[in-house]
Amino acid sequence: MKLGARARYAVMAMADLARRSGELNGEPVTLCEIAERQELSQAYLEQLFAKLRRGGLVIAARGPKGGYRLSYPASQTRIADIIFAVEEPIKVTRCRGGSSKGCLTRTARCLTHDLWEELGRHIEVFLESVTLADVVEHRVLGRAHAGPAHSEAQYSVSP
Amino acid sequence: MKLGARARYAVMAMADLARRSGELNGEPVTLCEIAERQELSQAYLEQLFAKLRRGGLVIAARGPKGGYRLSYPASQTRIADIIFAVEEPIKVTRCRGGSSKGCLTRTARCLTHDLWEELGRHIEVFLESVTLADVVEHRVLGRAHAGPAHSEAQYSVSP
DNA sequence: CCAATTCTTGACGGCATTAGTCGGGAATTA
DNA sequence: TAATTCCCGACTAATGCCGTCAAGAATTGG
Repeated sequence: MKLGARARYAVMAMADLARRSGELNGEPVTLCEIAERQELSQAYLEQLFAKLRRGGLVIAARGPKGGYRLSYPASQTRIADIIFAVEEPIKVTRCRGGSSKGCLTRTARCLTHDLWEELGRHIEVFLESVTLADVVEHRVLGRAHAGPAHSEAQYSVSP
Repeated sequence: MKLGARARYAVMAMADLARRSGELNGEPVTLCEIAERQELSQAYLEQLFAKLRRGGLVIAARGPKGGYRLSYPASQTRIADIIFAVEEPIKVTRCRGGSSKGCLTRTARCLTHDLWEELGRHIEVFLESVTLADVVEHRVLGRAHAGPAHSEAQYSVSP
């Protein structure tokens, strides 16, 4: 899984949608609105929502009074699914036989293989445990256990 | 923190160094050796080790019979430190006032801020919990604990 | 001192990926 | 019919990164 700007924007947009969708219930929300509130270009949002739609996370309605709706309640829409829908999974290592099995020649060169696999799994587990509702209601902070105070750090996982 | 190929190579090289350094104890290991075993370019490794050295993780010895040594035992060298040394920390969000405090206008646009911050922390905690020794001895897999099961149940108080 | 080895440093280029754009098309409503 | 909104594919521009090159400084051994 990759975490670029695409993923961020997608989650931002979905959070916005969840919020707006909760207020005026049932009525679709237009990309135009979302684009304006989140300060993103509408054209780019179209790209993202096309993927979100194909991923089954949102439902589109065309024509006047059209827009997008969440397929499922915010409390059942996991962040991991959003990111998965918009970002292509990328292979972390460049070992032969690259899939989940990892490199067979476990010696020497690929000692770190397990590490990245585990880290990936770790991130996944976290993102699967957070829903859109959690984000909208600010119930995300403080889920990392026992962080020693390295606090300055900013993270990102690719440009 | 960023997780690109640089970080991977750095950890690979450090793992190789830890291993080799354990066998012939005390003797420095040359970049040439490492480059060959890990199939990386020596010139590139030089870049990485320059940063690792400045980060205080390895000690260099010049001249014939020179090379690099670990500053600390493999069991005390944390993966997080390695990555921290070679990858520039990068801003995740593009909010104003971008540092650790996050955007003050918490409404609207930056709902997702907390999410990325928490994810970053999560990754950090994990990488701090793994040492070079763990990697070399294959003691990494299976550390992903199931996060808080599902958000709803989390916060409901029992009658 | 000389010569070989190995780290040190800074600058540079080519490649790849990605963010973001544009224009035309199709469905829906009124 | 006309307006609105989603739909789609191709295109551009730039950013960042991997990796290279070249000249220099310290150390060892003879």
